[in-house]
Amino acid sequence: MTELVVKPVTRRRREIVAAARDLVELEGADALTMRRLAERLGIRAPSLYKHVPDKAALEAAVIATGLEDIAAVLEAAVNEASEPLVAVAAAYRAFALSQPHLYRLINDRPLPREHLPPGLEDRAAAPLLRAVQNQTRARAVWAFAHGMIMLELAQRFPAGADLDAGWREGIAALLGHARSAAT
Amino acid sequence: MTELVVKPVTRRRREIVAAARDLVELEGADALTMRRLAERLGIRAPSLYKHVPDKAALEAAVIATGLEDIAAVLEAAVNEASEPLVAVAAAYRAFALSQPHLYRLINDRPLPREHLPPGLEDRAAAPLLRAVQNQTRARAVWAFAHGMIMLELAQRFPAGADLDAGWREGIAALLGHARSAAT
DNA sequence: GTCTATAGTGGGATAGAC
DNA sequence: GTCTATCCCACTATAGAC
Repeated sequence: MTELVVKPVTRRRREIVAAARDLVELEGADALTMRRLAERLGIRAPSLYKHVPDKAALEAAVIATGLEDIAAVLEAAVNEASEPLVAVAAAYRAFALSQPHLYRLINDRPLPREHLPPGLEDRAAAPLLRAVQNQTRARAVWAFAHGMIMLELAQRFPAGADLDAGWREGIAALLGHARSAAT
Repeated sequence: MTELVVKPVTRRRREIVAAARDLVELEGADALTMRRLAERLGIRAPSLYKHVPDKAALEAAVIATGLEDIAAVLEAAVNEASEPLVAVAAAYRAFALSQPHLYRLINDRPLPREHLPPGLEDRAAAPLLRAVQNQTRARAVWAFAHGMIMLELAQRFPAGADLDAGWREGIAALLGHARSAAT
């Protein structure tokens, strides 16, 4: 009569996923191995398989928690600003730079969509869409932000580059274009 | 009396680097291992070490050839267009999508700058800078293009998304902003 | 310039005992 | 829920013979 037969999300499982996320953020996605994770939890790697079916499911669970946080952060930003686009962009940038390894894990490979809570991807995308009122524009803004973040994280900009100026330039351009398109 | 003592770039070495680049492009950067590369060349992995000091040098050599090609492609584009920015963006996009794994290898981690020919990084960046006449704007455009490319390669856009429209939107915005700033 | 042999490291995952 | 023992895999790199 248990309700969840296939995937009982127990407290222990949540602890494991939280530790996995910590590991990713502290040492990068490559450091997330069953052995290293077990070590962090003070157990042996094979024990993890009593709680998680395999490594892919573990990664998907970590990604889901990250997407939830992104959605929450952007929802808060879009609701408290006279310039929603500027606020959403700033919040997105702040999240990515505060948890860069998690950001990369989420965004630089295909999402494990079949293992994600339904609607979560859309929830994370909604605030920006609301800020710019247009899907195509939302995608252009997302691409600009993602590009700035990834190039900064990959240290592809020259050493002294003024990245704040780059952000202002891009957001101003996309905002200005939105304004003129609306008239 | 040989001129190059440390790094004799022999014909055999060039063949190896070319095979490495093929391997990257066919199966991704992770597939570039000494064993797989040797297999492709019909030899054994340890033999490679007679021609290349280690794997890092091999990767750097592959990256250098890719950067040369990017520079060449963008130089050609900027010289043959009435709208240099549009032409450079299109050429950059085309290069990335035609060799996606090489593009990622070059752009999603720090460049091995100490193993690259001097000036090569700048040469690859020059055409875009020439097209927009301003470093900050050039970086914003680069970020937009890089973001569009990386999100497409990572399959992060929704299935039916009109990416051409996204490109037009972003480039038009950044171009328009450049025009109004110039007046 | 290529080979064999090998060292050393690290990974995912399973079986079966407790 | 955790353990030990284990399998099988793959990787970079070196030594030394030919």
